Amino acid sequence: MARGKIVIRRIEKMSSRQVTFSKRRRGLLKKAHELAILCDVQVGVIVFSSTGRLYEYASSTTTTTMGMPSIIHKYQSAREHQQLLNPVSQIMFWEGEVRKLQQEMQILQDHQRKLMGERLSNLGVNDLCLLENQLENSLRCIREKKEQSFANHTVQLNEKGYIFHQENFQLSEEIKLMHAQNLELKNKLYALNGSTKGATCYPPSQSIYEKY
Amino acid sequence: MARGKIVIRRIEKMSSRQVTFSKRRRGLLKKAHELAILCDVQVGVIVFSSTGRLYEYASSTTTTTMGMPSIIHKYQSAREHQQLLNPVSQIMFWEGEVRKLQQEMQILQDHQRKLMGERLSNLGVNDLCLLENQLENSLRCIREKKEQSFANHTVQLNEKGYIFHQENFQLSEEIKLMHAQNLELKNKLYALNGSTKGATCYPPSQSIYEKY
DNA sequence: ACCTATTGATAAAC
DNA sequence: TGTTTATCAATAGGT
Repeated sequence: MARGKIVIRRIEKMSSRQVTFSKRRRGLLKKAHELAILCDVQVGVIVFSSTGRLYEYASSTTTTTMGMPSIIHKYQSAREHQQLLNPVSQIMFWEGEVRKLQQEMQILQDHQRKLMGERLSNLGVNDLCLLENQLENSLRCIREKKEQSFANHTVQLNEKGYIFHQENFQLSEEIKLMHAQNLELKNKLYALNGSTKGATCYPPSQSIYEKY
Repeated sequence: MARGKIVIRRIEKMSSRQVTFSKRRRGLLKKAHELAILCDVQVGVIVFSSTGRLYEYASSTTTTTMGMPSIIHKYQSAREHQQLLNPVSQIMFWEGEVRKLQQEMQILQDHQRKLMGERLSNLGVNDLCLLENQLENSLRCIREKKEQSFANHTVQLNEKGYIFHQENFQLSEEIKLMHAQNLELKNKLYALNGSTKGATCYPPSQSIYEKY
């Protein structure tokens, strides 16, 4: 309503949505109050933020917080009353509900098809551009998410690799040590047995590195 | 908000109140809808006109009318949840309610006193004028009502009087008739008894008229 | 949170 | 109730 008009559509940018929510919520509750006072009527407003926080306004003769329960009670009895009379109109009501849902489903299905690149005939250039932007936006979000996930995974792998590397180092040190001991023992044996064969220095096994 | 600002106070003139109600109700429901869409939140609005008519808006993922029940349910569970925790805060809550009611009563009492012409010191000329207008208005209403009532009463009295008058007429006719018969009988008796006295014509009793 | 250009809501009159 | 119009109020976008 200011600095350029806006279309009534879900605000994509989280922070803007938050700000707008704060401003318009206040506005709504204020207007509810004004209506209640000016016209001397009962008004109840309930708002749940996306995080589940509750904001409310309830007009009342008194300032007491009993206002909302009383309004809700009145609402419910009014609805009951409405439902109780005339079974024919009840049937028509539910038929109407079904029809609305069917229409909504139709629209959803159409949109989904378009998002999947099907049935693109009878679309103007403008619609196609919007669709394109939507898809690019989606792609961007998905890629961000993917890269994030990939990065996390990489970090985990690096950590694992580092741990393995350290283990390997320790193991190979042990092997070297054992090999040295082995060599020493063989030399002692050789000295005791007076064999003509000299001790051979075997390099430590590399098989442990192949696991990774 | 247009053609001159207004103060947020009960609009006295019935027709203006009606018009404003119609306009602002629309505005409120529209704003509720915009808030729900723009910020992707749940919004419920209930309005009862002074004649008890129900107007509502309930945001919903779908267009279905199940929106309001679901919002009310969510509201009630939120309130329950809030009430269940911490008995101390419950006590403070009720203390607050009592305090609010007391304050409100104080204000009401003050206003009532002023309406009854008491404690008029510390009132400015403006306040006094407002009070005067209020009282003149009240007087006018009361007088209208009184005259109406008086007129009704008069009509009823006239009707009753008319009926009584008719009854009286019939009764007096009967009495005349009886008197004539009486006279006739007396004359016959006189003739039979050969008395010297002549028959006297007694006028009909007027006592019946004194009842009214 | 504050500012302000701009849109939106609406009081009054018909 | 609907339309018009002059004004006031709400608020989008920017800081």
